[in-house]
Amino acid sequence: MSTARQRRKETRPQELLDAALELFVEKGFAATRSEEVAQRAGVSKGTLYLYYPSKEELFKAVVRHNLVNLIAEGAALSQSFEGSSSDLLVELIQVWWERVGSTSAGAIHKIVLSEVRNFPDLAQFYTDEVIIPADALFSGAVQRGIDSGEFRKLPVHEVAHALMAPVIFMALHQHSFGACPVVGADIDPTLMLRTQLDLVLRGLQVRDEPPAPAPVRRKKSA
Amino acid sequence: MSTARQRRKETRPQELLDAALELFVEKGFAATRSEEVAQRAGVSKGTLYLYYPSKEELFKAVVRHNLVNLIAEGAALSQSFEGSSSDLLVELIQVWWERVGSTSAGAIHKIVLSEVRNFPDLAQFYTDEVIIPADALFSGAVQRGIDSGEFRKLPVHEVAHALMAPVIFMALHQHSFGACPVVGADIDPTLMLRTQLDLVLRGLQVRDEPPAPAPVRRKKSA
DNA sequence: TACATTACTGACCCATCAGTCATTAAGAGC
DNA sequence: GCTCTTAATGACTGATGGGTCAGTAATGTA
Repeated sequence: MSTARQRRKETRPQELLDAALELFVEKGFAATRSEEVAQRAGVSKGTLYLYYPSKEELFKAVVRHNLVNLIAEGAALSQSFEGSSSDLLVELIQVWWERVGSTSAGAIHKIVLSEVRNFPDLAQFYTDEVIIPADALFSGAVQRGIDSGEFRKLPVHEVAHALMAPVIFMALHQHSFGACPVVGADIDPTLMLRTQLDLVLRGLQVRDEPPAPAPVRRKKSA
Repeated sequence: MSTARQRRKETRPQELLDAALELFVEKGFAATRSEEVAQRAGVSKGTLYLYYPSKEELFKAVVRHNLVNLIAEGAALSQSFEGSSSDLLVELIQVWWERVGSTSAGAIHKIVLSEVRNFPDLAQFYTDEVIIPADALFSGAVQRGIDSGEFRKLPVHEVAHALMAPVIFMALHQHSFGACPVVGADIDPTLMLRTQLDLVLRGLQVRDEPPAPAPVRRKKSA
């Protein structure tokens, strides 16, 4: 059963995080057995507890490693962006979908939603490290459009949520029903994204302005 | 501890369903102990298993009892509605929020999302009994607006999702983070609903038409 | 009051799993 | 090779919780 024992102190944490993410995504936090995480990472359960003091800390490490950096990246993109605010929002949503929503990182939000009530520490941790920064990122982009006169004056946080909700919602579905062999009610992510951006961006435009630009395609210039 | 034993065959199922819903909402399906459900309903664990053969069947019964009827009600409303399609959508969304989203029934969707991957039977059951009928209800209303020339020609299912997603998303949040004493990132449901409907309905309007009507307030006539 | 029916009970059984720790052996230094 | 440090192991413990069933008592009937 066991191949020769190996000592690889440097690479273990990363391998354990990868295995943990996979399993948390497949089965949720509570339903994932720590021994299984260890097994998938090619070590024994004892070794797992050598690197992470508890299952909960392991999960927090997974969140840090997979989401926190990405949000910082988005903030950088937003700062240096030079096109219209519509284009910025399209860009942000699309990148978010490619890098998070459609990957296993996108399932983290689902896991947190599912488990916060049983692990209350998680709530504050995730709010501070993920929700608030992500909200600031999108709200900032909406505010930019309002300041420039491109968008109507609407409550920025609520607009930001209206933009993010369908994308997150889609990610939630992909990682739950999408993983089951079920008949009916599929979602086509590409069509959904395009329709959603079309609707909301048009709804955001100031009425007098000429028609909204074609959404979805990404461009370099304004 | 125990008050006098009582024989109440008729009322037990309902009492058990109520207790089960409460607890599933508070703790999720897997984390809820069947003994606790029994206790809250004022019976012993044995009695619970007398009425429902397993925890999973108990959950299905909760879903049937709390969601399936409501959707049928929405369908009836939709059939008999006489106003504009914008008003119909506003009405549907608002009723959904009042009767489902903001109540414990709204947490059922969260529970299902969280647990389908561990209880695969649930996926087909919930898809057939809830998702498909609900989707038909909203898509139908959108189609109605397109047919009458009130809305632009857009993919109906995707528009329906764009409408429902933020509301469901809000319900998910209320029942997870909303229940935790966390600092920051609150959502104001009323403002969120109003903004969301404003945005999407305006995005739906045919361009040549005069400005969209004021959303949120409910009226009887067209 | 005696008996029959059955709703109800809760101690029990057994599988599961987070976290521990005494033991083992890989690899570094000599 | 030999020894020392420490990464890695996995059998074990204690707690938990779904589901069972032999027994109890509430109610109906005569």
